[in-house]
Amino acid sequence: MKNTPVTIKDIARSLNISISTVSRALRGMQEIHPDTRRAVMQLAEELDYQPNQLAKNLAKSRTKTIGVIVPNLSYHYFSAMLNSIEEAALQAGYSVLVCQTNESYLRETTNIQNLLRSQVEGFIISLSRDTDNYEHVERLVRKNIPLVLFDRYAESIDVSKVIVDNHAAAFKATEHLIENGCRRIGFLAGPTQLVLSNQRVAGYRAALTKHGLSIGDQYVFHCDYTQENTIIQTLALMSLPQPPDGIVVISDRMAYSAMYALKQKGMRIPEDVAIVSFNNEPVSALFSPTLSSISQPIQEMGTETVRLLLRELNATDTAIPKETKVMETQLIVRASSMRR
Amino acid sequence: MKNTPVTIKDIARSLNISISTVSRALRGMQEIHPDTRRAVMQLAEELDYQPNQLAKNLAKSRTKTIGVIVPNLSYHYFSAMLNSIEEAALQAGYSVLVCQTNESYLRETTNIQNLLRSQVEGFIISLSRDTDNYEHVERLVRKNIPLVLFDRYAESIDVSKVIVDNHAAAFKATEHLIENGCRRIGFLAGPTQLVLSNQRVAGYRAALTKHGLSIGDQYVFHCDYTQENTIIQTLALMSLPQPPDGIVVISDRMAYSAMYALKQKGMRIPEDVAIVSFNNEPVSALFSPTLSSISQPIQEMGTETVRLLLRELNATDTAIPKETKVMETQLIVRASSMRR
DNA sequence: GTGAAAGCGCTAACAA
DNA sequence: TTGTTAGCGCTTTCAC
Repeated sequence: MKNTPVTIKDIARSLNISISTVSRALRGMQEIHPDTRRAVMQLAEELDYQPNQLAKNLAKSRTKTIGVIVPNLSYHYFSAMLNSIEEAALQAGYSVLVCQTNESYLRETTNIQNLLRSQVEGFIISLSRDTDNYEHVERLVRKNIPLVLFDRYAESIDVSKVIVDNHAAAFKATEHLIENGCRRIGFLAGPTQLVLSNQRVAGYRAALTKHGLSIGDQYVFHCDYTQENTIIQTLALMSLPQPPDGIVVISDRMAYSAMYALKQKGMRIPEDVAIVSFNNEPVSALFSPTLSSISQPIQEMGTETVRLLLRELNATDTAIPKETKVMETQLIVRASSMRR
Repeated sequence: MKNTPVTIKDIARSLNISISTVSRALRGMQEIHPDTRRAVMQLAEELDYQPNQLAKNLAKSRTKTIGVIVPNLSYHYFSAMLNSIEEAALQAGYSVLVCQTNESYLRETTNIQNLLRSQVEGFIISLSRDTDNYEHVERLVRKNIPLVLFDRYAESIDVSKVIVDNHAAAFKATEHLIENGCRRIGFLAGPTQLVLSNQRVAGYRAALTKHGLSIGDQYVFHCDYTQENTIIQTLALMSLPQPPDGIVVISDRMAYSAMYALKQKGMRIPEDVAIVSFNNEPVSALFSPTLSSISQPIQEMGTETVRLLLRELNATDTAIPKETKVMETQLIVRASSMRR
């Protein structure tokens, strides 16, 4: 027995008033007679009336909704960002529609399309790993649809974005290893199309150069994000004729795999190999040894991302200049890198 | 410069045909003249026409959307379930609207309300930790709105659900510890209002009883899900006059904290204390020592959950009997519990 | 094969 | 303070 939901028309009919009066009463407009309002409210309550959001949005041509597209919510970083974005959005009276790309370019395009069809008023996107063609997001820009990128962005797209200073962070992490006595430092990077990964590699190189420790490209290994592959790359790195005594890893998740591989090989962390990575996931504080990691100000990043989006959402007709917010990171030093 | 999206009306006007013809052409109906269809399609493509989903849904009084409410997507279990639910739903032509409760009863009720207003056709819910009043979900049942619960359910609600055999799983885990020589086994449980936690405690007790090892309630400690609290409870457990030589922990996440605390105290795992927990998160295979854990068939659970929901969604008028699907779990034995 | 018209549930002028 | 009317963008009879 499918139930037909109650509408304002039902309320109007049984109260013998017009539907606009009901609408007004329900929305708490001033000009309504207290008695009328009371009657409407009471009946609505009794019938457990739920306004039809579709109709409401259609009528107002306004959804107060923003679309959020992330690679995968099972990465702690993204689910944490989602929480902070949702919170900030809610505060501004917006609700959020979330989609995952599962790192697929194709799903990214269909997600954008679906959200567009759902009339979201703006987008917050972190690009998928496989995305190397930006036509779909550039189209949003051209159409003047408010959009903010975070974390996974691309240089060539002219949009507002919230990122961290990846170069500086990697520099800091690498220098930290150097200060702890490491002399041959390796890097476990992400896929080469990830801007973020390349920036971190650059920061790592800069630190090595500064300290006169420059070594060849063979100390940088690129992994996809799987455990298996990370383990393989780690072992490959350690099989170099002169294996590293320190490794910067591009994510905690990958560092867990790397550390597992190292321990399997009987290497001690940090004595034989020191480790620093990125993200500072909660589990990193519990790992053995506890993992030194670059922490990103997730809370603030979410707030900033939403702020930048609201700025475009509320912009008057003229196109406003894009803004890039670069956040500072913090190195959380734990056991995995403390050699002295 | 806010852009006015193109509508079928625009297409109709510039092609000098009626909007119903455009509508039909766009939906690929048979009766349309090939030439007309081609013209419409081409113009739609050119203008990057995106159908307004709100209008579509409103007109058809059908959204083909299901609402999913989970405690928190940053728990691996829930984001994994979401992925598997989404996949199954997509396959059946449904899209998914996700909400998080952050373990709050209040947000659970507002989430339900919002999804109702968004005209979702059915719900998949995993109750929040703080939920101990079920009126809000019972109301859905009364209204005959298709609903399936998974993982976090309540006995008293008469709905279809997908769960694992928690009693059997805990029994299996406990017995495994016993077989590995543990004689005083503790239990780090969740909050007492969690059905799932209580069932696991019961399974644990049953195993102890079977093996003549029954011990008092003082070996069961209840934690909230935070790291701090878990560490405190673990230390409390180990401070008993006769500390346990084995611990069953209700989640991997909590086990990480417990193991951290144990290692801090200088205890060896599994030699001094063996550990088994629940969820088999990917990280558990990398932890030191690797963590023995009860694995749930997440993929299958997602599929089943959607299947049960579709069953209600497609049901003819008569109320169909609720179905409870109890899934089997698997104990993945790793180093944390292998003492022989 | 195509068009006119009504309607999905609601909001928003404009009158009264 | 309330009602009437016209949409929002689309689907769906029902004619032609």
